[in-house]
Order: sequence, then structure tokens, then C-alpha cells
Amino acid sequence: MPDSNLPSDAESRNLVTADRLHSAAIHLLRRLRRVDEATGLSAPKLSALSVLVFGGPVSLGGLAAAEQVRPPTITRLVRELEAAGLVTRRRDKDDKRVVRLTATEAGRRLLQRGRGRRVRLLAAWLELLCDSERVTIDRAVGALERLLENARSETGSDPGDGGE
Amino acid sequence: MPDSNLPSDAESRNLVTADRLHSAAIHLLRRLRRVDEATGLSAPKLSALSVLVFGGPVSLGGLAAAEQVRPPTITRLVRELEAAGLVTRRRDKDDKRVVRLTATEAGRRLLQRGRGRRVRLLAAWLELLCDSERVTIDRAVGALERLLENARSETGSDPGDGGE
DNA sequence: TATATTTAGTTAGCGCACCTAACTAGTTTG
DNA sequence: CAAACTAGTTAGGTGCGCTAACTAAATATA
Repeated sequence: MPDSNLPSDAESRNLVTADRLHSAAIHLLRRLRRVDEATGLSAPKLSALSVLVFGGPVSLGGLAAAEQVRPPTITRLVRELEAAGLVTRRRDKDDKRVVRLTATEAGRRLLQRGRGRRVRLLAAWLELLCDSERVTIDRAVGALERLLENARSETGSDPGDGGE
Repeated sequence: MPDSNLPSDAESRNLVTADRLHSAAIHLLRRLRRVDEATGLSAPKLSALSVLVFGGPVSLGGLAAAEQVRPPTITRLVRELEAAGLVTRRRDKDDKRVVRLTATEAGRRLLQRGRGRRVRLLAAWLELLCDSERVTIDRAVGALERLLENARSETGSDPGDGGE
């Protein structure tokens, strides 16, 4: 059964799981992108805005870290969000290099609306499943969140591959 | 759809699940992209190649449908995969408009290696979880696959939103 | 005090993925 | 055979992600 001692069995199971998880994530996002765009914000912008709305004011670098992208990417994203009036930038008084980001009221509203639309579609899809499957997905997402959180330090652990 | 304006308990639960699922998918793929690139193939190419390796020979349009992208996107993807010697294109004898795609041996090998690397990382992450969580994720992925399959026809159901 | 180093963020420029619109070339239909 | 449809390609545009090179502010050092 599920025990970590047998490398081949557990590993190959994880291999299949990982592969399908990867594929499912790709296809899910491709679907949702359309809805996100219909709301006027792309998925990355919605994601970044979400951090600002729920995570309070953060620095630009903090947002980049939270979104796991490089600073230039966040700079451009934030510039466009600011141009749309969804976030405000302020230089920190104590450290004038730092840019403090805050979501505006409009940003909060738009996030809720965008989220509402996306979620309405996703929820409609979830309706196609039975209750136990929904619970399973919900719990799996929780596990994934923890995984992504904890795996932060593990990213570099890449022993070479076995070649062939 | 269930009913009118009142956000019932089940609906708001789905809302939260959907939002977290979306976010988790974004972050998961951002992480994995680095590994995919390290293998020499991007995530979309790996995904397309995977369809060819496991799904047998398909037409270009069939691959586009499977990957849920538009034909031009697949055309470019396949051109690059072909240039890399990973897939072959053949005009169908019966219908000369159709392009039949097949993965080469090199393509199969490369897919397995790329998959191996990605999966090794993902499997290492999964090791951070307990067994029941892994099982949960595996089952959730299965449910998601069915969901994405069945939701194909539901994509267009987008009524306006109810403001806030 | 003056200079070197580090840190936060920006600008410039590249590649990739996705799209729509317009086209070519086969296939089916009237 | 001409008209309509279908499979795939080409052209052109947008957005996201990256690295490299830069400015400006803070800090460390002599």
C-alpha cells in the first residue's frame, strides 16, 4: 500500500500523478484565461491584484516574491494595474527606494467581480462533479498550497537524470 | 445553474475552492516551467508531444482540439517540434488536406526524460506531504480531468455579473 | 567626510505562447 | 463546373516571462 519504502512503486505512482497534475493545470488555466480576459484582467494581473487585496500593502519586491516572478515582470504588471487605477504606488518614507503598493477601492471591486465571473464558471463546472469529488479537490488544493509553500527551499535539489 | 442571486453556502464554498484552485494552478506551473525549460522543451510543447506519444497519430486539428488552442498555435508548435526531430508530418492519402502527426523515437525518448525530470521534482515535493494528501491529490486530478472533459460544452455560459 | 558596496526598482530588448484575420489548397455539393 | 466548406498556413498583434544594464537610495568602510 502507500509506503515510502519501496522506491519504484511509490515513485512511479508519483510520476503518473505529477504528470497528470501538470497536464490538468495547463488545461485548466487555458480554459480560465478566456474568462479572465473577458473581465478585462489577465490571470497574472488578477493573481497579483489578489495578493494586494488580501495581503495588504506590500513592496514591489515582496509582490514579486509572492508571485514568484522577477522584479521587471512585476514592474510592468504594476504599471498597467496602476494605469487602470487599480493600485497605488507610494515611496516609503523611511526607505525611499521602496515602493509600497496598495489596492484601490476600484481594484478591490474589480477583483471581486473578476473573481466572481471566473468562479461562477468554475463553480458551474464543479457542479458536474459529485460532492465527494468536490471535497477531494478542495482538500487537494489545500495540500498543494502547503506543498508550494514548503517546496520553496527545495527548488534547487536537482540530481542529474539517469540519462538513457 | 443552481438558482438566483443569493450566494448559498455551497456556492460560496465553490467560490473559494475555485479561487484557490486557480491560484494554485498558476503557481504550480510557474514553478514547473523552469524545470521544463531545463529539459529543452517548454510546457506547451511537452504537453503537445505527450498527446502524440500517448494518443497515437492524430491530425493537426485533432491536436489543436486536444490542447484546446487554435490551429495557428499548433502549427507553430509542431513546426518547432518537427525541426527538433521529435515529430513527423505526413499528408493523409485519402484526404490530402489533413496532416498526420506522429512522434518519432527521439520524441518519445525526450518526452520520457523531460517528464522524468519534472516528475522527479514534483515527486520530491509530494514527498513533503503525507500519504493521504497524495492520494487526495491523485483523486482530485482524476476529477479535474473528467471535469475539463465534460465542461467542454459549458464554456459559453457567461451571464453578466451582479455587481457587489 | 569621501568612497565603495549593497539593495530596490526601472528600462531595454529578447523569446515564447496565444490570438484573429486573411490566405491557399483540397473536398464536397448543387 | 462553380460554389461552399474544411484543413492547415502565413501575417501581424498582444501579453508574459526572462536577463543585462542602469539609476537612486541606503549602508558600510576607510
